[in-house]
Amino acid sequence: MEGFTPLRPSAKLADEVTSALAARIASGELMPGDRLPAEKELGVSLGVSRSVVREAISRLKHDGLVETRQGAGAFVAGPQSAKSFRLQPTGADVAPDLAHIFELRCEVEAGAAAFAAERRDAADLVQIEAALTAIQLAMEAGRDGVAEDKALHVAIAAASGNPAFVRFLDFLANQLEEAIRAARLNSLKVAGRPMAVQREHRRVVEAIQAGDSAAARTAMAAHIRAAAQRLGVAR
Amino acid sequence: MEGFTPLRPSAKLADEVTSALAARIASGELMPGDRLPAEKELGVSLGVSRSVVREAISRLKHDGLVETRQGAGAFVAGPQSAKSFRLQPTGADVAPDLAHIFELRCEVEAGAAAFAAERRDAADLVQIEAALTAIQLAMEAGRDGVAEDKALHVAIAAASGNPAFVRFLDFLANQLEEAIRAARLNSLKVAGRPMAVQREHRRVVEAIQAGDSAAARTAMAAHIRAAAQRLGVAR
DNA sequence: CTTAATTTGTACGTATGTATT
DNA sequence: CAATACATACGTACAAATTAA
Repeated sequence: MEGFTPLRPSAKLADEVTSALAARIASGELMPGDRLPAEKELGVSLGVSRSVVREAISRLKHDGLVETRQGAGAFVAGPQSAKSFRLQPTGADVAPDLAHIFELRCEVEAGAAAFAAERRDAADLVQIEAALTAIQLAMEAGRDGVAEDKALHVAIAAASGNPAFVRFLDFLANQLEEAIRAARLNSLKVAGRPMAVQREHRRVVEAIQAGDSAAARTAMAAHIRAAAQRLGVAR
Repeated sequence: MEGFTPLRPSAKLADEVTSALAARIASGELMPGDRLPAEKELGVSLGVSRSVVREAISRLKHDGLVETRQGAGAFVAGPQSAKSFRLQPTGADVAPDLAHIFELRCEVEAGAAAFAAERRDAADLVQIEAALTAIQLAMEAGRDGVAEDKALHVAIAAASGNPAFVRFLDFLANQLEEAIRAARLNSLKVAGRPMAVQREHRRVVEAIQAGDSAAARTAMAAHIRAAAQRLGVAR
């Protein structure tokens, strides 16, 4: 018989429509400048109400993928007007490659450490030192210390004096955790060799304390690469 | 006289509501786990219909800022569930600092060049060389060559073998152009000293051709920093 | 220039499934 | 179990803007 695909109840209709439209744009089926079908028309062709279509288009508009003009219609926007960055684009079905994310993170994290070595002030150094000892205490207490590890990286990024580093690294770290969970890897960042991890941390912090930008960069890059290898996602 | 703000007709209601809610979340007025007012309630308190509120919440949900449970309500999500990265967060009113964006771009672009030097294949080298000569031709023809310049950077990023670099650098470049336009700077990237720019390009390309990862990194970093200085947005 | 048709923007009403009390 | 609150979804209606006749 078949004949019905009443839409998985778990996935909301607006999500489905958003993905469908985004996929059509990403695939090139809809080119920049093209007009989308009218909301009413999209509704009947997809079998959903106009409200659902409006929510989906509203999301795409917010991401800069489409632009709407009242009375005229909705148009595919050029790639230069994207307002948000996603590691997994909306319409995509494949998960992003963990190794690729790690490489991106490695560059940014190393850069943040280098800037931190140049610009850190007394308050930054206090924060960094405190985070380092917090990891030590967590390890000695038998806990995994992932929260403390995260705090150290945040403190270093903050010492760079560039909030864009802080926000982007936070975003990347969260996406990484999500992807690691999805891949069912051992999520404990410091699992296996907590001593080695802490040694890497100390090298980074010492370089920042010494104001050695180049050393901070290489030490942090080595740390991130080692983390990727511990997870088995290195190149 | 002033006295009236009957909603700017240019700004759509859904945009306003989205910004208002995002600002409340960013400011900490709404903490993770907090429940948002009911849609109906938000509608009356903001003076808009429930459809508008739904569109706004739908956007925030898509960005991972809130999560909704049917029958329960809409809740502020933790910062770890963000699904998109924006240089200018939704509720923010201040434009991001150009120097900060340039620093972030510098790190990623330099990293992409370094990976390109390690991994480029024959096809990549052809693309890169073609882009370099295209810039030369554009300059000799008296055109600004910004499109050709962009193509070179895309080719280098693609040669890195990491699509995350390509997509993020594309995002950053577009955001940078947008911010430069908004700041009313001279948007011509190669304005002033096209010869110097091309010399910088050639150094990067030669390092990639030679497979010298470290040289490609430093050359690209110098190029981006010089570009920032030409715009007068360096530190 | 005026008129009419189309389309988005906004508002409101209703029904249903779900969660909480 | 029952009642209430809420998100989800659909439908209708009108205003505002655009476009074409």
